[in-house]
Amino acid sequence: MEIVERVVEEVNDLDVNEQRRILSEIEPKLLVKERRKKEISLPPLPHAEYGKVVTRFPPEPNGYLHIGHAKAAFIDYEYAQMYDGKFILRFDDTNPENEKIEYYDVQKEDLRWLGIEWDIEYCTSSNLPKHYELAEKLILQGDAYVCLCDQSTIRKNRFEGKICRCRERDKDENLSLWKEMHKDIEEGGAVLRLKGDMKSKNTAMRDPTLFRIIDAEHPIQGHKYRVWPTYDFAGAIEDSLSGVTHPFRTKEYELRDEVYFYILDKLNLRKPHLMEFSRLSIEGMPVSKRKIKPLIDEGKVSGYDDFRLPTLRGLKRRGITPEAIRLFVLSQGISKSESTVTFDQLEAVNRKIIDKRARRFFFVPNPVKIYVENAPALKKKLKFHPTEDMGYRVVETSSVFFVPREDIKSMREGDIFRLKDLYNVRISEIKKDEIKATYEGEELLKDVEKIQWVTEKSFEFVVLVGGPLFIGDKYNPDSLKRVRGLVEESLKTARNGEIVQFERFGFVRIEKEGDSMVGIFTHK
RNA sequence: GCUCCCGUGGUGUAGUCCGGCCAAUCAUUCCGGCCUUUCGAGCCGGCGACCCGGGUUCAAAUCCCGGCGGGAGCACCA
Repeated sequence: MEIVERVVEEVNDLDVNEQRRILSEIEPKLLVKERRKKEISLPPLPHAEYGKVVTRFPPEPNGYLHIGHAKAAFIDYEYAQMYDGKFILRFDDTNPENEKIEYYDVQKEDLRWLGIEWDIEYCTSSNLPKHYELAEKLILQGDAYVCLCDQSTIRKNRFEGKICRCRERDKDENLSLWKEMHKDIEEGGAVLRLKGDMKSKNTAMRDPTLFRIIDAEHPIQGHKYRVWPTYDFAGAIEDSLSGVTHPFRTKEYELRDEVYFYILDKLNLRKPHLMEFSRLSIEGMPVSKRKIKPLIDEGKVSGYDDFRLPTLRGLKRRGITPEAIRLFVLSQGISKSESTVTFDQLEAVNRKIIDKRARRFFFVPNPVKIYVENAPALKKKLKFHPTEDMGYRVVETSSVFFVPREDIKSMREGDIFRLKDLYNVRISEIKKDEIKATYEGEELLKDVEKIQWVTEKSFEFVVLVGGPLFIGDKYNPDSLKRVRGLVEESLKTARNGEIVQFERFGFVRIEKEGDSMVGIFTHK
């Protein structure tokens, strides 16, 4: 044991490159392996044949996509890639009351931002004639019937497992009623139901509704149709007909599997390999419209792109990259066990990605003035990135600087610290609003704090810092904080949307509008 | 209430179908160290888990039974 410890210590004392070099001499295989393991991968798909896998992502165009959608979309997309198959984007727009024309495009934009591409795109609403045809087939086979009961009766009967009279009607009557549904029967007056099993333990099988009447104008179809398929019917039919081999859905649909296969069975249609995975939830970040909508209405968040929200637009504004979302979401896998992930897991992934790309700047929150006696006037080149080649800016220094009050707090007269990348100073006098210091040379000293600074050529800057919107179930009124400070002039070169790092402060995404500029805190 | 699903370290996950190679994977957090002109990144190391109880078996995270805990569904919404 002691020997092991001693050896470990010895190895640790070596330079990393040295370690690597020696390892490559002893056992080069180890170095290769290390790299391969980094690639994340989904478990193999059952019943999958290379080149023949077809997946689909079926959003309803009724809102903005969020991280939960991203999980589904990435799983679908990734599997199609993995097996060199096809990936379909299908808009499940079968409820004209909910769909809005703008969301078709908005959702596509969001998917493209994620880096997802699809082979085929279509809307379920464009296939209604086919749906009607299959519905008639079911009616003629005696597997579906028109129910004239009102909604609450249906509900009650279903709960109690009771059959209603409508179920006994014969085919021809059903067929003519079905035709009537398209014409004169008023909304809510009739539905087409599957003849399932009213005594089934699975309540989803108790004659689920297949079609209902909705007169609202459809964003694409207008008033062309008024009989609309429900999710149970449309989902199953579309998956089968469009050739999807491996459809995924979230766990809450699990009870509906039986209905899904039953419908396809009665219609003699191919049955895909349906799979479910758990929903993704992030602590303190509501994903449902039910929770977000009121926040927007009450002005507690700015909109669906508020950076405290896990919508894709919100995450984008915050500075979370699509690559990070992909890695994060895939790391969750297709497990069925429910979990609430903390945001820092996403942060960790994101940090590694943006660290390599973010230009570094000095931002001084809550600044305090510092006057350095006999300070040399310098024109200092400061690199934008410690290791990557991103160029540099030149800063002219005199004897006036600003540093974070927070850092000075713990210091006393006589203490020495380094203006990072510049030179050392020694505090000679601490006054309320100003600190006097003396120049102490450029030599890099061990164990001396390195603090970021700005000169008088800096400007005021605000960083918006977002916290959790909910703590437990309770709304958190302090989810938005503003940090004011001074930032070096060269930040003006930042592009709108650029993610930078304010050294020792954190990553910040820059938003520019005209002459004004704010920062949105990404994470540490 | 009924039905279904889930239960692996602080967190998230792999493994569970087809029991042994699992004294259990990877990531993250935390702790220690190395490196570094950032409290960032990188590198090395460490702590830490199979919900409980029975059973089957030479052998169980994995199969069976019974508890307990969590989630979901019981819509003319998807």
